[in-house]
Amino acid sequence: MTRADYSISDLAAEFDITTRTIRFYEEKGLLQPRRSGSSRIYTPADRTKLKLILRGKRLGFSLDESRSIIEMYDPAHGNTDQYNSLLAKIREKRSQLEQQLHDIEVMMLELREAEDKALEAMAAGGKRK
Amino acid sequence: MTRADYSISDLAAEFDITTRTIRFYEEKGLLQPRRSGSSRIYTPADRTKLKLILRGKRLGFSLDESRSIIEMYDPAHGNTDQYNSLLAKIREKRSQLEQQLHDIEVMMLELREAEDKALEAMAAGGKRK
DNA sequence: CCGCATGTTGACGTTAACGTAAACGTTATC
DNA sequence: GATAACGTTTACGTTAACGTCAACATGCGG
Repeated sequence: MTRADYSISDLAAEFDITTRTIRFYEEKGLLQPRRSGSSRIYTPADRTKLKLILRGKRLGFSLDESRSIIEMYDPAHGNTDQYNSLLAKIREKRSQLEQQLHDIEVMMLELREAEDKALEAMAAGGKRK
Repeated sequence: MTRADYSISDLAAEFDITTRTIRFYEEKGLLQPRRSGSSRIYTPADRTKLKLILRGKRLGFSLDESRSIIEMYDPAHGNTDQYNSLLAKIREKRSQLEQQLHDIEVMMLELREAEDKALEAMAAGGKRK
């Protein structure tokens, strides 16, 4: 079991983000660390939330959307509407990803063709010389 | 063979973007349509460039990066450095996509678990009543 | 007590990719 | 010749997600 708490710079270092970023997430209501005096103290649960935010970010979700995602993990949430709309967003992401994968495949093929053409052109140029 | 030229609103309608967007791409040097008087006229080649820009956008490339991509299709480009750096970017995108796909899979699994828990909780609540 | 690391709260700055609006010209059509 | 429909330029506005100060407090080893 993860027991220790974290300072803001602990988390910043671990996830390679700035402390400003972490405070920003708090401003936006995504994190609510407790305080020791004025200093922020993060529990393992807070750390998990942060991970969720960053994963959402990788997937192109906005912070608002990540907030929804986090709420889904909260036991006290039986909000079916929220759940369905989130699921819809995830499915949309999924189809976007499929489109993107296709785009990438095509792009690499095309680039290879462009490369071939360039090589041909260079070879022809050589002959002409 | 595609023969006809296009007006700015033709393209805007076809790709579901605004004319402002198309002009913006021109401002940024990604398109250079010829003019008829002051009006812009787009060739099929221009249209293809636009498609490349939008595909790049889907993949998360910046306009600057899309510009590089477009240049790769220009026969007059034997710039190996440019090619290599672009290829590197594409490979990075590819690994990002793989990461994202993984993230999505995990996320959907987790959500299903969250759903199950919620259902359990509701069932338990029902019994207690 | 000094200096340094680490923390805090504002508050303003930044960037990309357009949106929005004003003010105007051109063409077609009724 | 009035009215759309479509085009133009110029210029300021917008949004998200932080960056970048400044100015200050706090704890601690030496």
